[in-house]
Amino acid sequence: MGLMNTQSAWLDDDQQDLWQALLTVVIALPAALDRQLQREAGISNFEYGVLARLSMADEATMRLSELARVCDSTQPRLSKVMDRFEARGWVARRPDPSDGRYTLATLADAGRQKLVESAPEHVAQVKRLVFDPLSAAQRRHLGAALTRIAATVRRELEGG
Amino acid sequence: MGLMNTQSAWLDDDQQDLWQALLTVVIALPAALDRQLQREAGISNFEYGVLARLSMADEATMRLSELARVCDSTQPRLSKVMDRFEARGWVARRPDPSDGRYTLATLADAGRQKLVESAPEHVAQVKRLVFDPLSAAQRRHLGAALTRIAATVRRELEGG
DNA sequence: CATCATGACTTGCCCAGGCAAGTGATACGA
DNA sequence: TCGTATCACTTGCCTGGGCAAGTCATGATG
Repeated sequence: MGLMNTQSAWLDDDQQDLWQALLTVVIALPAALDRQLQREAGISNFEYGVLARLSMADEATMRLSELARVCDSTQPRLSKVMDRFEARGWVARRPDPSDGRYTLATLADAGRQKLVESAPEHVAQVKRLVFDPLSAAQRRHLGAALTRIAATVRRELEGG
Repeated sequence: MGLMNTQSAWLDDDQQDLWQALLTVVIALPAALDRQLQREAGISNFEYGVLARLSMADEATMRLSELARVCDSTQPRLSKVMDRFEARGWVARRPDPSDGRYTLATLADAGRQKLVESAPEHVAQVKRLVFDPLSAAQRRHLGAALTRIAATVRRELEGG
């Protein structure tokens, strides 16, 4: 354990600290966001993200495969989310006229309303948990580092 | 939307970018780690963390409530993980002699062996996805920022 | 000492999500 | 033109985890 080369099988102390903090964030942050959104709006953090992404798209419409990609979702997961959303009248699905293999999803008015009414508390929570504890410089550094990691992880999931 | 004060209900562009990168990391990073560990070792990232934490404790023994806390786990979740681990002979549970309300968990040899044999590939994956993309300075900045966020999120979950 | 409150842990019920197999649509090759 | 490969998406089966209720041990209170 102490006799390994620089590509050791273990993490050194600084790396351990970073890794532990990152584990806490990836485990506990979604849990905290889910609890708040579930309580206030009856949806999960992931579902909120799907609504938000759709709302930003042109005509509030996207192909499911593209929506899955930007939400870091598998296709079955998104498919089931859309089942729930469609049942509540929040989105509509229809075949893509230009290629029948694709399916277009459009955010309905009820869906946009749900998003708008749950946004304030959710955004406040995000600010409280993520932005408020940091200085402006720390935010910049964090953004830069996370962007690099996010790109690496995305490649990993798409390639594997 | 454009006429709100500094405590706006929305995120500005820089915040959006950071937030999106963080979302990708909290969603896709656990997924990537889970896939690799599941394939190579048949355990989840969370289960690996439980084994690792226990192995670091004095006598490889901890109270369940304390273990749950450091693993950012609820008690039912950890309880079920321990059911699975005990069935495989990886841990043993027994009442705390000094207070029968607590339960002590001890990592068994088979559990330590499982940890040791799955560690190298897992650690390599962590390095590849998290550390390799960053410069030394970025790692320090990231560690500092994540530590602050982790502390805030921990307080949130314990207090709520 | 009986009762009641508290705190640690477990159990049961329910639902979300992963994976693998199935369906339908389009492109491609013989 | 007729399979055949390739996508995009959906469905079924199974497991993990959240929540709320239940159990058990301890401590406090009359």
